[in-house]
Amino acid sequence: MSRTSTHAATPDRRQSILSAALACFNEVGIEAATIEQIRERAGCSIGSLYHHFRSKEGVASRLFIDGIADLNAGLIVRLEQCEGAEASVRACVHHYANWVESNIELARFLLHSRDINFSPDAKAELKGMYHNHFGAVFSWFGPFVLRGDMRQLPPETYIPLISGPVEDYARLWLSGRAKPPLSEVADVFADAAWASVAG
Amino acid sequence: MSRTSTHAATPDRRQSILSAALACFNEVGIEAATIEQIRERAGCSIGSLYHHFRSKEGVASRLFIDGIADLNAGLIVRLEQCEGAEASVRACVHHYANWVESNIELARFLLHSRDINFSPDAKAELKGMYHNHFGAVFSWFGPFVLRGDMRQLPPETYIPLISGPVEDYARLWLSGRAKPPLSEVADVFADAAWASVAG
DNA sequence: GCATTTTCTAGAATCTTGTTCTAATGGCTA
DNA sequence: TAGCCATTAGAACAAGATTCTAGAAAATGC
Repeated sequence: MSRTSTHAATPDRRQSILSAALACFNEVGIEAATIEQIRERAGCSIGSLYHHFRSKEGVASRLFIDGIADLNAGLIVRLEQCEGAEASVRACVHHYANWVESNIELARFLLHSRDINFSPDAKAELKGMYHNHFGAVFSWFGPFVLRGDMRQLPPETYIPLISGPVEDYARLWLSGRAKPPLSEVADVFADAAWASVAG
Repeated sequence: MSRTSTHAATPDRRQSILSAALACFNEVGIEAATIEQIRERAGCSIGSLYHHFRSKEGVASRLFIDGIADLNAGLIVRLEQCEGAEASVRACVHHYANWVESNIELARFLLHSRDINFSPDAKAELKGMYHNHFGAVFSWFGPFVLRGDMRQLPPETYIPLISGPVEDYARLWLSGRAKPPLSEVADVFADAAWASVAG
């Protein structure tokens, strides 16, 4: 009955590694975070860590991909509750702001770390995700453009116009260089977004 | 007269290391780039590399700081040639677009790598730079706001509103996910920027 | 229930790679 | 020329990521 308790309830182990890694990555950056730190914080062994994830980058990839997936999925849900172009555009901005405020640590990681060395598998997964997501978003907005509710612009410019400012502000806020909470300034960005794409 | 040519003309050595590192960082990321790769590409020894830079992060820091400094300095010069609020706001967008198109590799590095572990010295240098730069920018725009040519908004929102979209688009373009060159879409972003802050 | 197969955990051993150290080398000035 | 300093070289070192082997727990099949 030696309570050495190897085998922490398995599904938890994976999650505890992800949480530990997120904290470590945010504190010192992906590169500077060591496997040993993550291992210690997660309370597991090296072997266990490498059993669940291919590598340190593998942990980072998983955090990144799951984070983006959650952010994206939430947007689609929210868009489907919107009526009309303006409400939809504003929803993009507010969703982004809300999500960042509700997932601060994860947001910090996503916005701070564009430097992950994705494995080919991870790259493919991410590409597929983006493909589906942007497909869904564009088919949502397409009709508004056709109908003239939204201006016709080079397709690649819509996302920067709508999300660019709030995303940029989120980076400032997360790094402590801007004080007003996102919820307080989100309307400014929603106004700007709508003004820039309104028909 | 052994043409082993240790001692490449000294000032060049430093620059060749920076160029080699920039290429390596962009190809595989800061973390994955090895000192050995950089050393080989620069055609120098390990000792020489560490003589000129404190560490691998030191090389990355230098690239980053010098890059930002150049980008910032150019903006100030350009602003001083502008008359009025609208021209100034548009100049911010166009300067950003021009600079990225003229410094593609460096831009890729700056926009891709927010994950450098700056030394305390580098942090201080960067902080000082930002302080001066934003000081200059805000004193340029301040009068326009006072005069009512520009809307009064939470101070931290101006930069995201003006630069956010073009910066976001630059990221897309540099990563190959958007085709139209910056110069072609810069006006869209300049229009949006001005619309969002006009008085 | 029991055998076996699979998943999971552990930690030692290895291998890669960033960094430090010591010894030259070349130019410069006194 | 002698001595000094900046620069270069590459070997030695150390830290840390990854691999490997062995064993424990759960799951599966009978």
